[in-house]
Amino acid sequence: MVEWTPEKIVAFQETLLKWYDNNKRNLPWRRDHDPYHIWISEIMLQQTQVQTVIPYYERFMKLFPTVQALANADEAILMKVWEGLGYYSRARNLQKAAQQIVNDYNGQWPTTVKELQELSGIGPYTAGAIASIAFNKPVPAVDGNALRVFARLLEINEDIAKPQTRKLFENIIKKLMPKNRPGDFNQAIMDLGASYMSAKNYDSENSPVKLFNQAYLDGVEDNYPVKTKKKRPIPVNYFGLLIHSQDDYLFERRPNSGILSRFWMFPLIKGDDIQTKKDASEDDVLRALEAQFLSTYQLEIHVKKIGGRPVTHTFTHQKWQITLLEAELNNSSDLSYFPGKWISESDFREIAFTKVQTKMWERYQQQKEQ
DNA sequence: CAGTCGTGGCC
DNA sequence: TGGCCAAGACT
Repeated sequence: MVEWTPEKIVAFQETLLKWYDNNKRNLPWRRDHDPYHIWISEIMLQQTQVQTVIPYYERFMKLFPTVQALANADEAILMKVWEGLGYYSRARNLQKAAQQIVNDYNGQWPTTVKELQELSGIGPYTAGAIASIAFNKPVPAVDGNALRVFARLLEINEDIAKPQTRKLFENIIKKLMPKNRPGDFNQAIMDLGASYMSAKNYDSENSPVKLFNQAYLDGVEDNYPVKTKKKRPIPVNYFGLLIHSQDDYLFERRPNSGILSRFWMFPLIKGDDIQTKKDASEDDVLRALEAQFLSTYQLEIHVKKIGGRPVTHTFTHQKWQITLLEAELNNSSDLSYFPGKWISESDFREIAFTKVQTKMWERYQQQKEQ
């Protein structure tokens, strides 16, 4: 990597901030420096693009305009507002942190990185972002943009996918930051990373800091940042059960931890959990599913297959393939062993659906029409 | 540390 | 289609 002289550091700061002053994006959370506004936007923006976040942010602020409103929010309503944004533990941690601020800090925001990071869902990056943008503290906010931008500017060869690398970048960025405008500096780096220095289709030729971009000057930009590849999603097979009685459908409450935790969804049974002999017929599989449901939940169901190809949905680490099945439940069934309840079709829009749940419902509707 | 945790967009 | 990416944090 390259080292910069004090003069070059000052020149970089002036060039970057001048560009930012004239070209910064007009975003809803940039109307003021209210820590509540900065915080909500930073959490929503984790692993999520700006254009996706904007409408969610506006709706969120109308419903929960203050940290007190968020602390007192109903979880189901909170999840409905967050519906479709993904990484739902972000929303639950958001409320926990709001309660921490109200209860532990009497509604007054802590201002240090150390204190901020003790709040649920606030890690090194978000603590740095809030401290610098809302409280003008001279601390770095090292996100994916900062890692990519400085890896290129300085030809840093460390793997940005490794957690340890963040500390190295923090120390480097501390020396490059202006003490008087840390929040603007951090945000300028993000705007740069979202435009001229994006991951793909970057345009260094026209970048305001192209003369500071060593990788560009050396013609080796394609080599930066150094980043190891992610593993590909593992296939997982499920049977999805649409158990209904007129307009009521049986929903299962997912466990309190793990993927899509606490959501109401059509019952899913892992394909691996259904044991059948090698040359089992389709009917054998359906009977095995019924036996499984009876032994697990004491529920007597009758299952029939729905035509059409399975519903597929890919997460970061899993690729689900769901075979949809329609089922009826014995009228006199006792649900006390089943972690779920009946939900009327007319109430579906009241509760938060995950994407894969929506896919299952839409596919079922399509099949019924045929 | 390495794995986990969603969704939408792009090529 | 599949792989990668997008203002990370938690276990």
